[in-house]
Amino acid sequence: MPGKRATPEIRKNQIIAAADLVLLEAGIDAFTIDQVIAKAGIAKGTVYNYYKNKDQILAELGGKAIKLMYEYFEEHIGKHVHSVDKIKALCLACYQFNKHYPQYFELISYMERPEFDINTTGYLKLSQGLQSFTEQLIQEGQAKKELRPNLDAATTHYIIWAFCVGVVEFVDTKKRLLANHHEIDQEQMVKTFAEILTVGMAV
Amino acid sequence: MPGKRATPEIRKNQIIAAADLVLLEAGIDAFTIDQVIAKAGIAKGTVYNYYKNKDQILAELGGKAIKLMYEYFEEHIGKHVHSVDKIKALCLACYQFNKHYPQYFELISYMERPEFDINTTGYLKLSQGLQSFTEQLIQEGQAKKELRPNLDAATTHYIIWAFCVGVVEFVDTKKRLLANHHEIDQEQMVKTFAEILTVGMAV
Amino acid sequence: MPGKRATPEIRKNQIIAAADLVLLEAGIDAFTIDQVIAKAGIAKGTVYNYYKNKDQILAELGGKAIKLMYEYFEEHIGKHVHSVDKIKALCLACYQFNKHYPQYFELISYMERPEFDINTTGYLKLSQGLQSFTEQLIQEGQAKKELRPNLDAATTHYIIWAFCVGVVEFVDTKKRLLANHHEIDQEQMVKTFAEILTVGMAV
Amino acid sequence: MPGKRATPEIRKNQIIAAADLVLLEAGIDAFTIDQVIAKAGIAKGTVYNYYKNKDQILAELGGKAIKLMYEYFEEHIGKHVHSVDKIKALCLACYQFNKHYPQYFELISYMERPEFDINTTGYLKLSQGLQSFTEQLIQEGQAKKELRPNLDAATTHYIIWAFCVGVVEFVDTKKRLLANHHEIDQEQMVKTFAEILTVGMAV
DNA sequence: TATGAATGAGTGTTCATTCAT
DNA sequence: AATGAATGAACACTCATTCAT
Repeated sequence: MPGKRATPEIRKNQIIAAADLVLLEAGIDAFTIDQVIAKAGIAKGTVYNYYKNKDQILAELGGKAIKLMYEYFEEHIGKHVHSVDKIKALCLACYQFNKHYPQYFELISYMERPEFDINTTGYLKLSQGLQSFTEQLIQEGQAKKELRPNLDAATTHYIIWAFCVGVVEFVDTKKRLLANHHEIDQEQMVKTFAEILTVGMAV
Repeated sequence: MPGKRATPEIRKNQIIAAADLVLLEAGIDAFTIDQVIAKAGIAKGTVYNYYKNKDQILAELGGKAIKLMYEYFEEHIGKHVHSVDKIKALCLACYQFNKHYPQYFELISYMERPEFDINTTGYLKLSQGLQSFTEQLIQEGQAKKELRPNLDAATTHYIIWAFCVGVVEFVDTKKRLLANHHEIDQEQMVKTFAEILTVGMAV
Repeated sequence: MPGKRATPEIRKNQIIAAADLVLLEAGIDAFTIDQVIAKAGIAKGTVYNYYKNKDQILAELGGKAIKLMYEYFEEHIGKHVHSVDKIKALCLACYQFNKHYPQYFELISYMERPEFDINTTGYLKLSQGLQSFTEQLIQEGQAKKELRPNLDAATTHYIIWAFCVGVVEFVDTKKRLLANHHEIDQEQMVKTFAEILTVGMAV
Repeated sequence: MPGKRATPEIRKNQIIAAADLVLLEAGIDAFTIDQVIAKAGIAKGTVYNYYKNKDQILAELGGKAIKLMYEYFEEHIGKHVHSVDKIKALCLACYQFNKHYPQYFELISYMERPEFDINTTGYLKLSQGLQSFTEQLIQEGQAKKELRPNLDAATTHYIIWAFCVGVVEFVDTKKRLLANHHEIDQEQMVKTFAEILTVGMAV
């Protein structure tokens, strides 16, 4: 008994929305199509009418995540003028994004396994775009003599990312394990880090 | 043909030793009880006489991992005298441990899962011990006037950890993705970070 | 956007033509309705307006296959005068048809299945027609005193068919299996068989 | 709830017996593990405790089939002395085997697809042994001057097989399709064929 | 009449867990 | 205490068929 009709656009949104929830609740390793259809209230076959396979769904989710991240960054960093402020804002934005969408990072790791079937051309471009974004930030800062010229843009980019990702991954772990954990103000931690970092990077 | 008798202690060690090898060789995602019993040369039922379920085995393994990490740190940091050097050594040790035993870090991530069933008190104690280790390091440094007194020990502990964890997780990820990726010297990056960090922390 | 109107006859032809191509390209095991509609450029529902199910399409295709076979035979055998030559030509034609259109033979095997749903009377009629063709050949030969009178026409018909079908099925099978297989000239084999057969059948 | 215990031997027999029935009733293309477990009354996992995958079950079935065939042949041909009688007996035995176990031939075809996963060393040997059996028969006949010396042993082997296989495949098809089919005495047909064949092969 | 989105029973395979022996 | 055969819920993916539009 075929169900109700819906425009392709709506159905795809419905599937992605369900998939997003599943990713959020279960994480990438426990992400299953069965959970997606349960959440969406549709049949299994329907999913495969819109997406070739599980990886395509995840790729779309990943694409949305990266796009969102990009916009998030532009919005938070754009309003600052001085490079040091921009880098501080970047640290905070990076942290906050990972904080709000923790599973997206796992997703990106998952998508980057060599066996992952990416056909979505958009994804790779966005991923590279994101890297360029940070690197340009640093190079502009060096051009404007606001940042030390001997800093490697790529290395700095990775330091920032690595730290922000690590904060989310690691501190969350601790939070759950240690019941008597004296609450840590993560945001304050990121700001402290950004402070230390920019002190070291400024001219 | 019933297997040899052994004290519970010996049996448990036997199981854990086998599980450790399996984790090392297969990684957390491919870790199965079948592989453990094959390595240990015992029957499946025997495993379940000593451990309630797979998670309990992994939790014990996680405990051993943390203990190992602890020893690793003591060995690498103990030989330094000045707090700044100790912190630099801590950064490097943290990075290297995660680099050498990536499976242990995967394991800890796996144990993070909300549905993971931890009853092992041992794990939590060790985890706290590890935290104390770093915090004492910092407090001693502050007592010896080698580190700035206004730094919060816990925050600093997390900054170091978060960064080192992040390096392993994040940079590895990127490395696989970007074909035109200009090779990054991770160790150099960690050293750069440690430099910046300690500059900001020293008196 | 509803498709163009067309007489049922035209629609059916359109579907069958597409199905024929699919069978040719994909073989019976990979034959799907989805491929048929892709080739025909019509909607799935339309197919089911003209054919009750997949089997009905295949049955009609089977009918066409048999008709084609019939024509193939007439063309190859008609030009011969002596019954012995006609029978030799029949053997070769039978072999060659199966060799050139293996999918049609697969199709007939598929239609054999007890669960196969045949309602098409056409198929059966053609199948009988084909049998009559061979039998008349033999009876004519007997009337012209070119073939032994005590041969049963039906039996001979089946001997010829059984052999030719067997050659295709069996030898192909073996060819793939045995690496050290000394190459067999199938066509020569059929000719040898035809020779032996007609020696035994001639007056 | 784990079921009753049984010796491995018994369980394997149970699975193979069920698989044999499924093959007989459904044919190779419709052969599924689900049907096997339904017939055997066991759980799916149990099957995979005894066989690595579906192909291994089919390989065992195929191995049994070939062994059976071999024994069947030796039994029926061994008692004859003259080569002509041996070949006649071979034709009949070949026919009768395929008649009794029609699905075994489909199975062998299936096993010989290149993607089939054969580890059973026994199978290939038996398959080759079967071929040698026929060829030796012919060569002995030639040595004893009972058969024409210019016949190629391999070709003759294939002619016999091809015919017998074809009889089963083709005539069965017809039987099911033609309701008003005038009953054909297949056995008589095979004997007629054997007669014609040996006339042509004898000195 | 034509459509094509929706369906869901199936397919082979895995593996943590149970429990009779 | 030790065993290991048995279990069955999951898993990703397919495709013939249906039926509201």
